[in-house]
Amino acid sequence: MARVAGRTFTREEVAEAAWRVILRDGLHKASVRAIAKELDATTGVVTYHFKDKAELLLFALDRLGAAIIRNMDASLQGSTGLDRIRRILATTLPQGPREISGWRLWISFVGLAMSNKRLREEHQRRLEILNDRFATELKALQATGDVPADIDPGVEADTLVALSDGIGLGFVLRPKAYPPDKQWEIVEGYLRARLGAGPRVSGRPGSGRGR
Amino acid sequence: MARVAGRTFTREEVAEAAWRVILRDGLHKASVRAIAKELDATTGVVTYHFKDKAELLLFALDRLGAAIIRNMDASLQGSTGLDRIRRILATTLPQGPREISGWRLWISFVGLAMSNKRLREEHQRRLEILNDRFATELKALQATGDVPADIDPGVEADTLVALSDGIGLGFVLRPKAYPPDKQWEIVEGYLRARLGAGPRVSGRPGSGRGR
DNA sequence: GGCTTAAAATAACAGTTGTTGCTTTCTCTG
DNA sequence: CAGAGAAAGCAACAACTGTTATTTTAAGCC
Repeated sequence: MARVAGRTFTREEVAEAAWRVILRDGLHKASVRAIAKELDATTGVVTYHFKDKAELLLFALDRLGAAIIRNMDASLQGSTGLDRIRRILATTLPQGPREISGWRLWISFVGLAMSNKRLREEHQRRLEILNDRFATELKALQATGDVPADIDPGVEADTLVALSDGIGLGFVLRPKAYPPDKQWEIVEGYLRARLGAGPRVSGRPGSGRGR
Repeated sequence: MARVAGRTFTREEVAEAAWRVILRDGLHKASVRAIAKELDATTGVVTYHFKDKAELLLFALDRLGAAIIRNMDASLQGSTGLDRIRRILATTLPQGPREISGWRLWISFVGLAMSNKRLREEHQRRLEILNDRFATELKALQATGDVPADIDPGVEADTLVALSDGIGLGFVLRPKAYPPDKQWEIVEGYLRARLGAGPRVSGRPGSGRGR
């Protein structure tokens, strides 16, 4: 399995090449040829691994979502209480370069997802998972009394999702308006007012990240 | 000024035709020919009114933003106090068909805006205006004592923008997850906890809309 | 060393895209 | 009624798109 003067590629590598093209030139410039060129190869690489361009894009989005979920779960290890919610937010908010690229890619796909059922379902899945995580954590916090019992975990989870998605969208369009510390200010303000959260115990979460 | 068996068109009409095509088939399918066909005309209509396709898209986005701002300001007339903020949110959140279409269009453009400076600036302007409106209202409410003096209007305005943008983005992807009443539940929950807002005086705002 | 086969290169296709230049049609004006 | 100008039709272009079919390359195995 090989090639004349190059190497062989996996589906993941093709998808990551697609990511780079999208980040650099935009989704509308991410043609099959452009992606192949990014790998220093020809279109044969793409057509061999994917039956469609649609399949390639779906796979690329799927891997992106999987990576996000993976990072989120990894960051949760070893933290307890309200800090767990802060950790989730730390991987969701556009803070480090990885999260920023993730947001850029994610937003790039949203437009297409509106007229593509499969892509939209992929987007929906990520939102549902995020919502589930928040709701689960909130219920656990209510059980231990760290969060008022009279709040609705469902509504509160929707709020947290909306808040972080709004910050992510805002950051993509106006990076200067949402620097990391302001992102935390917004989020902490909410946690304090709504969930009666005290000040953060340790430093800003997300410093010890997985991967 | 005319044509053989049809009529003549304005720039606005061309832009609105572009909106319809984007809403129906997606931005990537909104070719010059498709837009002309939507008007039951030929490409000559488009090329006459716009030097570029880029200029057409920019104009279409500009008009969309202008319409949103116009609706927002119109809805503010005659309301006072915290209800003014609720009114702004009522035109911002995806509740009626007009707001929903606005959000779909807006999100459709975001992906392109990431690799197009002019489009991005247009997006930024809308976000800045919205932020300014919120901040202005909050400061006024602080002056009258309707809102605690120790909150930061800037941060709070950013929060409100993020919250409504997050709901808008979430709605576009998962309409079922964000029905109008849940949108209000989220927003009211925030207003109550953070701004010490009492229950709404009248019914759901936004019923008496302009236009 | 020949055979098989995975992996990629290559070439060609039909369709679509934005753009340009030219022509036609109509309305207004004198 | 003639001419000017506005508005749109129309045709053609080169570039680019996704897709398919075919060919070449190299590795693994007996």
